[in-house]
Amino acid sequence: MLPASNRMRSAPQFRETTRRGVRIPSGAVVLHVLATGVSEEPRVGLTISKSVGNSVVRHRTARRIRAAFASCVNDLPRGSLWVVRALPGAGESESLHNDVVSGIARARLKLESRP
RNA sequence: CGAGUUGGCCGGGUGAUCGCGGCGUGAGCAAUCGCAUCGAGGAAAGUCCGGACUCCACAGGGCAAGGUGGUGGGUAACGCCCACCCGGGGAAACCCGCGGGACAGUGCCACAGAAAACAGACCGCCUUGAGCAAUCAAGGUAAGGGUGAAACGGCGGUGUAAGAGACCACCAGCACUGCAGGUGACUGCAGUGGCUAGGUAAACCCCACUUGGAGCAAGGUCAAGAGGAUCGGGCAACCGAUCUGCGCAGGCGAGCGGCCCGCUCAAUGUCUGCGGGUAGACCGCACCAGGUCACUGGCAACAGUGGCCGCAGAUGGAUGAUCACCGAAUCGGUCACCGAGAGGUGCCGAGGAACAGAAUCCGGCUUACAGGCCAACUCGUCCA
RNA sequence: GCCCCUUUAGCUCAUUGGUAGAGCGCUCCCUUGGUAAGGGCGAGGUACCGGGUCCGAUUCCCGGAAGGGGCU
Repeated sequence: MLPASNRMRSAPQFRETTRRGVRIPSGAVVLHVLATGVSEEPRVGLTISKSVGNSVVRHRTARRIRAAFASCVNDLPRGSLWVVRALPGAGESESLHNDVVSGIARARLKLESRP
């Protein structure tokens, strides 16, 4: 799981990231990334609407996405803000882990090419 | 063995690696790190009842409004639970019932039918009168007919012009009285009375009991700063609206969420209008109507005594991810055994677990739920 | 988390316990050389679902489902 220091907690950060960040669709999820340039821990937030499923499905989806991020948390650039939006069907997706990891890799390429 | 009824329990398991949240403890100025330990449910769900707790000054009286509704008990309380009564269903175990009052009053009962709630009379039956006759008029009657969910007791006889509880026997049912049983709802028996009373209160209503309002986003403490929060629009800067707080101006009443009484407060109050647009932390918060075992009382719900146990506490919201092994349902088979067959059992292969995730906490109710286990009881068949 | 509201024809909504209606839309016909407008005929309903009360329920009572709203 993600340590507490890597979790996004405030509504302004969510709004900034989803509105001004780069959007990368990847399978069952959509990633929003925003590079702030500040020398802080990267932060990750989740958006999982009711269309994904009931409470059990939504929580299981959130845990799997967080576990996928935790596996490569050291590869995230410092100061970056990430918001993951789960699409309907993500709860039953077999490739959720790979969707997240490959999305992170493509997002890093995009950030480096357009600083 | 088969069919069924009721109650209770479980509802994936084991291991490895990597993680997350709380509490405790040790180190560190601190960030943080180490160790130890705990970490979802029977419904955590729906939010339908009841309480605890907090605020509304106190939580007062009357009216209004709402709720409950057989009896007795259990409980902190309940619309819940237990036992019994009554009514209905079932062959039985057993199940279902908002189950007070229609002799306080008011309303309603469509269509059909003569008539739908004082009893009356369409067809009919009978008597008298008129007429050649068909029939008509006056009167008696309510057995028979048809309508309807429901038609003013049922059946048989006496009686009569025809009939009628007009009278009689039996039966059903009502009211009253007495006796017996029961704490009681009520039940049983005997007698008397009048021959008979429609339904609806989940229509108004009456009776008995009962309910003050809001809800942990309740509410409290602290810090910061003159702001803050939410919603809508915009790529964005930002713009607009509402609420709270602050500032200014004006009014004099305001509160006890319906009204009246009564009570309380009132210029540091309260209401209205205008103005310009800065927010987090902590407490509440997890040890109690607690769980479990034994004994005692009780038909039971439950209560009492004693021993043992400590059992989630997040806040963009922890309780997980990956891998390996085992694995229920289900599906398949040129397989084996049993069987007349339908099928059953075994073996092999595939497959890979229902409904569902705490958010102030308890007691219930209701709803969802693949599959499995246990116990008691009823009926049927066979054997001893 | 807490507190409320709604559900009737394809859509928007009516309807004292007694055969469910209106407007728009739809089908067919008339009118026109043709279309629109206009006129006429008609179809279309598990009254969200399941129980109960009643002779009878869209309506009254109980339970559920779906959709929507509010709070600081």
